[in-house]
Amino acid sequence: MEQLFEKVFKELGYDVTPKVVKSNKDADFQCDECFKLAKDYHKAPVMIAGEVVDKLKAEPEFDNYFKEVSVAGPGFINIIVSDKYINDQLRKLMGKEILGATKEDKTIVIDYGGPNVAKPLHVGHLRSAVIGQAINNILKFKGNNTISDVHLGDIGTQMGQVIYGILIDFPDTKPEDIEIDLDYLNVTYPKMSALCKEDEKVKAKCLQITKELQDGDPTYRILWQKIVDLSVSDIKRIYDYLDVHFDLWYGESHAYKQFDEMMPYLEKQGILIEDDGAKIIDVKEEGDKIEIPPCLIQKSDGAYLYATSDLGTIWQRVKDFKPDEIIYVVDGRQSMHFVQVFRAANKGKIYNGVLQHHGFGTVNGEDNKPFKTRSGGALKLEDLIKQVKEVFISLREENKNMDEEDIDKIVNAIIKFADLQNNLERNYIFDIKKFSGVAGKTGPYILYTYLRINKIISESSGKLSNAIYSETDRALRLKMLEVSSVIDQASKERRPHYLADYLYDLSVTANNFYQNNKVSGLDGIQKDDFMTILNFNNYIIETLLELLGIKIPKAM
RNA sequence: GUCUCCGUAGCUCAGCUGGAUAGAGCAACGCCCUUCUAAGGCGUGGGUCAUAGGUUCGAAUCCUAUCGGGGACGCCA
Repeated sequence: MEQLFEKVFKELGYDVTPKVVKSNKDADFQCDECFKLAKDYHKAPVMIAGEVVDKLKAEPEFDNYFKEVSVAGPGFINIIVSDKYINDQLRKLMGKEILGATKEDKTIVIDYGGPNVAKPLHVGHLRSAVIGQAINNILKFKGNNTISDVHLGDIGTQMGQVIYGILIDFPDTKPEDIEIDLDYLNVTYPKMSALCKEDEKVKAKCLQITKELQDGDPTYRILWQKIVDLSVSDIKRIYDYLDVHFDLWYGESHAYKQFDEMMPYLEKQGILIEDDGAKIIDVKEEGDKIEIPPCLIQKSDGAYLYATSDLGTIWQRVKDFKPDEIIYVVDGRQSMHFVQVFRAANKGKIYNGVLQHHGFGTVNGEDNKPFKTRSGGALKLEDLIKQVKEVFISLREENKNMDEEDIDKIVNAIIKFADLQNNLERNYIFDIKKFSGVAGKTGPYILYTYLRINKIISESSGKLSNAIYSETDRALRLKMLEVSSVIDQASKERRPHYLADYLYDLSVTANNFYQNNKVSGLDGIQKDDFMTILNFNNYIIETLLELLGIKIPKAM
C-alpha cells in the first residue's frame, strides 16, 4: 500500500516516501504526509491530500486496495481498506515463515539470571529470568544463534563468608568430610552476612578467605565446590519450574580462569594505570556529562573485582563464540558498572562488537523501595510461586481437581504475564494481588481465549475466500496482520512487553469474534473461512505465548 | 551535589522515531448464560497526561527550567 502511495505522490511531483500508519480514528489506516509537504511546496495540506486522493481513486488497482479513501480534517488521508486487500495480505502472511518477521542470523550471547550461589533466588531474580528468557526466545525465533549464560555469582564475598561460617561450625572436621545441606546454607549465609556488618574482624577474615579462594587455596576449594553443587542444583530446580533455561552455567569463577591470558594482554595495551596501589583503566570519554569513575581491575591487595570478572567473561565469550552482540539483562542499578566495563572492553581491545545492557527496574514494596518481607528479608522466589499457586487453587472449586501440570502452567502464565506486560525498565510495586489475578489483562485470560477457540476449530483447507462476514470478523483479520511488525519491534528494542500487549489485544478481538460469530451450524465456504482464520489466530497466540515462555494447559 | 530513570483515571499500567475527541486492566454501577467454556461479552461514570515556558500547522510524546519520587556515583557484587 505504501508503494502505491509513493507512486502517486511522486507522479504528482512530491518527492517523498510516504508512511501509512494504523489509525485510531474511524479509518483503518491513515497517511499524514501532506502536512510535511505543505511547507516545501507552499500548498495547504488539504489541497495536497485532495490531489492524492483524486489520483488514487483513478488508479486501476484502487479496488484491490481500498474501500474508501478520503481527506479528513486539515489534511489527513483516511484509508479504509477493501476486504480483498485484507484477505490478500492475510494469505500472504499465512504463507510466510516466522509470522512474517524479518530474519536475522547473528550470533548473540545473552546474559541473564545472574543468581548468587549460596543465596536463595528471590523476587528480584524473577525479572532477569523471565525477561531474559523472553528476549532469548524472540531473538532465537528470528533466526539468530543465541547462547544464554546464567552467569553465576559464584566466587564473590558471600563465598568467603559461608566458608568462614563452615570453618566455625566444623572446626575439627576435614574439609572433604564436612557434610552440609541446603537448610544449612540458607541459615549460614544470612548469619555470616549480618556478622560481617557488625564485626570488622569477621569481615576482614571473610575477605581474606575470598581472596585465598580466588587464588586457589585447596581447602577452601573443596568447601567451595560443595557449596556450589548444592546451591546450583537448587537454583536449577526453580528455573526449571519457570521454564527458564541456559546453554551455559558459567560463573565468575570461569572468568577468573581467563585472567592469566587477559591480564598480560591488558598490560600490553598499556592502559592499566597504578593508582593508590590498585590497577585501574581510565574510561572517561570526551563529551561525558558526568565524570565516569575509572574501571577498577585489581585491588591494592591484589584481588580482582566485579568489573574484572565481567571483562574476563567477555574475553571468554569472544574466544569461544566470536559473537556479534553480547547483551545483558541485569538490574538497571548496575548501568554505571556496565558503562565502565563496556568502555574498558573497547579500550582494552578485548571486544569490538555490540555490547548492550538492558537494565530492568526493581521490584519494590509499598514504600517504593526494593521489596522486603515483613521480617526484612527478600521474598524467596519459591515462596512467591507457592503463594500464587495457593491463591489460584482456592479461586474456585474446579481448580482443586485440576491436573497438576496444568496448574503449574497457569501459575507460570500468571507470574510471567504480570511481569512481562510492564515496560522492563520501570520499577514496579510488588503486590501479591497483581500476581494472583486471572481476570482481565492476565496470562489466564489469554489461555482461556485460546482454549475456547481451540474447542470450536476443526480442520480447514487453509484457504480464504475474499469475503468478510462481520465487523468483528474484519477486526480480527486486521489485528492478525499486525503480528509481523510487533515481533520485529519487540526484537529490535528487546522489549517483550510489546508482545504481551499485542497478545492481549488479539485475545480481546478474538473473544469478540467468538461472541459474535457462531460457528456451529455453518458449512461451506464461510465455515472454511472461519476455520482458517481461527486456526491462524490460535497459531499466532501459541507462537507468541511460547516466545514469552508461557505454556498452554490442556484445559482450564 | 552531579548524573540517570520516572511522574498519564481512585489503584496498577500501555501509549513517547510528534498527528485529529489520550487507551487498557482492577475497583464502582447497570445489562447479557434453554445457543461453540460467564476465568467471558456489552455498557456507564472517571483525565488541566506533575508544573511553567519553548519549538511546531500540530506536543502526553521533542527542548529548557522547577517541583516530587526511585537509583547510581573508585578498591562490595
